[in-house]
Amino acid sequence: MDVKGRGSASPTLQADVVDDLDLRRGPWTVDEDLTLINYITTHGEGRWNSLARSAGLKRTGKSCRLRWLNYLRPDVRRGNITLEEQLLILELHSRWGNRWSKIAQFLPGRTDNEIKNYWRTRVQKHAKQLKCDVNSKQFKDTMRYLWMPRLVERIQAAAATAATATTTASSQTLSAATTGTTNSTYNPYYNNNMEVENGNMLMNPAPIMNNNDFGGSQVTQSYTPENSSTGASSDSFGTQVSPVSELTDIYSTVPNQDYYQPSQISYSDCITSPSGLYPQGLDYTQVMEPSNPWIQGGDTLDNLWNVENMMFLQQQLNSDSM
DNA sequence: AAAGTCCACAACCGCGGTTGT
DNA sequence: TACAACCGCGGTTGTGGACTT
Repeated sequence: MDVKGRGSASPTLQADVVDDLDLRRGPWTVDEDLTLINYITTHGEGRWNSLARSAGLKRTGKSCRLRWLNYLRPDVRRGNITLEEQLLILELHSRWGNRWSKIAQFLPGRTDNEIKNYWRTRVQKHAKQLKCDVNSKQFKDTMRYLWMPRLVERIQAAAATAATATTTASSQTLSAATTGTTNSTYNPYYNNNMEVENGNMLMNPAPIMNNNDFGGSQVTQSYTPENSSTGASSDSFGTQVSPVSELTDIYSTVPNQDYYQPSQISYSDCITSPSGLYPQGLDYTQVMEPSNPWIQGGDTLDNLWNVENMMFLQQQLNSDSM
């Protein structure tokens, strides 16, 4: 049962209360998850309100849709936001703002909700630390001219390291690749149909059930909706990196090429060394503020600003003043 | 060890757009 | 054409775990 009487809050609430006294809200249980998965596996998705009723779920259609799209869908990719994904998010957000679903189209397996949460918890936090609005020119310039190039440098460095490691341990790499070893966690109910190989995300045509007996609800996996989200933090970014050249593949495989306009902000902007690219009017005293978590370290974006960066910035400031 | 605080994420809500009758 | 139902998006909130004191 979905919203009735659109445009008015009180009728909506009334309808929900009157018609759906036994509707469940809050965290989904394992049984509910399995019920939803089983039903969609058999009947397909869509028509969420009738789906919820037919499946016997005491949930709204909206709730079912959200649970499926953001969590249960086989191709949902969980786990760390990679450096490349961070770069893409920064880049795409600079172009489109809070168009989360649109941004999500360019990050296969990532949901708009996940990207939105990432932005709010990580990026906005840093804007707050810098005492500027996340939508201000100052902060955007900081992202564009400092953090994004720095991200690219990190990607390049990691790629070089990975390349070295590949040549010296090719057998191990091959083994890891064939077994789908990544640092991401995946949908607990499926073998994720997205594989990450050398940083490229490959979509398999069909989901593969992890558990062969959904119909019999014989699930031996110890899983709860609560613990399912743990370990999905993007605070640590381990080995999932790709050569920079492959990052451009992400751009070249976007769903709608019309969206990508290299004449505005291009990837080449990002890979330019930050040297000499500081925006006018940027308050470096705030960037260099010791309490700034970007400098202190912490999560990966934070780690972009370590002692090395502070020295680098200081050098730039000194050279600028000469 | 306990209490308090912070943080990340899942889920909900309201609204605008679309579709069907 | 008008209305109702549904879908999808973006904003917001609640909650549990991690961290700090």
